Amino acid sequence: MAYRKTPAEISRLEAARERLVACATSVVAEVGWSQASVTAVAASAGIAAGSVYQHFPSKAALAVEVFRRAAEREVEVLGDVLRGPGDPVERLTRAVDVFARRALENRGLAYALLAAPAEPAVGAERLDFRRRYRALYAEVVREGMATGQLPDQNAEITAAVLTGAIGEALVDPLGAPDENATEELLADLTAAVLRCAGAPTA
Amino acid sequence: MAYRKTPAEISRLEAARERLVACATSVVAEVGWSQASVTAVAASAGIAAGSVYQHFPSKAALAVEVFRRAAEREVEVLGDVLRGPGDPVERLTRAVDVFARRALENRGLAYALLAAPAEPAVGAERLDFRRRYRALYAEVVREGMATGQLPDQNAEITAAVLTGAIGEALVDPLGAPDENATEELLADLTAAVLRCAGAPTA
DNA sequence: GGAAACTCTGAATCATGGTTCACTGCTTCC
DNA sequence: GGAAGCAGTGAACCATGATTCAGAGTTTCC
Repeated sequence: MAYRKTPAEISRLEAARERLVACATSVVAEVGWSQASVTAVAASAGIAAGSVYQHFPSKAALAVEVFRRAAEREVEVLGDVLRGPGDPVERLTRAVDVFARRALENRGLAYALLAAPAEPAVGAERLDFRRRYRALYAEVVREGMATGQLPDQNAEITAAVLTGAIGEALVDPLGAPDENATEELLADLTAAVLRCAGAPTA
Repeated sequence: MAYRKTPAEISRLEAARERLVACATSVVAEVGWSQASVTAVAASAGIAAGSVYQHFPSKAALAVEVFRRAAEREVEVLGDVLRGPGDPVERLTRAVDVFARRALENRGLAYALLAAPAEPAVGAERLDFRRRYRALYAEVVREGMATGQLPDQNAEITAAVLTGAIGEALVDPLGAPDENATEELLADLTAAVLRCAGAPTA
């Protein structure tokens, strides 16, 4: 035993890995999955292409990691809001607002997570990600039915509908940045979502 | 002038092209865009790979043609229903039913049109396709508002929401074929869509 | 029948971009 | 200090799959 990684060395390597993930995320947000080559990502992180393979076994593994990190954040934020204080309808309202604002503030990343063409491995992650969204929405819809605030309905279907609805309504704005229309978009989208869940119109 | 295409020859070539498009559509429906190589498509049509290039300048052009043909059919069917007889809410109800049934009857193709990973050229077509859906839905929503059947709302947003909602609600069922749940799915999806547009619950 | 012009073929070619690897230089530990 | 082992490099390698093209087979028209 003539070599053992010292703690400093370990954390240096971890930092390099983190930096790589962060840079890859930026590249993906800027140019999309299809343009995010290993070479481009490595260049953005200031390392050689070959060095990527010391942190990840393949490009696909890196892509999946990038997707998971970003998606996880969104699921957590949404979960916090949907399970936070307030009655179910209030929480749903706030969730749409928070989700849409986050997406519009980081359009490139939002587009990459929601809709951008991606390799199959990332596509599979995306399906899982959307399933988790649906589960969160379904939960709050069920609560709403339990409290009598929402009418009887198939919570799973409503959840899928909400997930698709919010995504689709955002994809176009994500591509065509029209800053000043944001508030109106949010108001109208929230209204549509509430109608969809059967919440009494405010 | 020693050679001029005879009518029979012309129609033979057209037929070959049609056959190629049809076979390519089948292949895409079965294995998705990413697996539909020129070789595979040509084999399915019973011709050599090189012959594809007598009908299309590139693989992308063929893919776009396949997408357009299939998408066009769906837009037409939807347009017929949404602009057909009945009041706006009746038409919207029927449209969801028809669209979803068609998708569930040809799951592979529906998935390819709605969600399957595809090359950029096809992705661009998909955006256009969805825009046309939104326009159709927006029209019927506006009519509903005009007749007083639907409450005041942003028709464009509702249309986007409906497009995304229906797509998302179908993607999962398209992957996991559970035949006997179809009718329940349709009923619940229709209910959610009508709530979303603000139609009085039946 | 036969020259001209076209279609069809499929193996060779090419482009792209992920992956490997021999080498350089740094870190560890006796 | 120096041997052993690891991280970093980037040019070479390789796999995939679209595209080309020279030749073979058809069709047209005189």
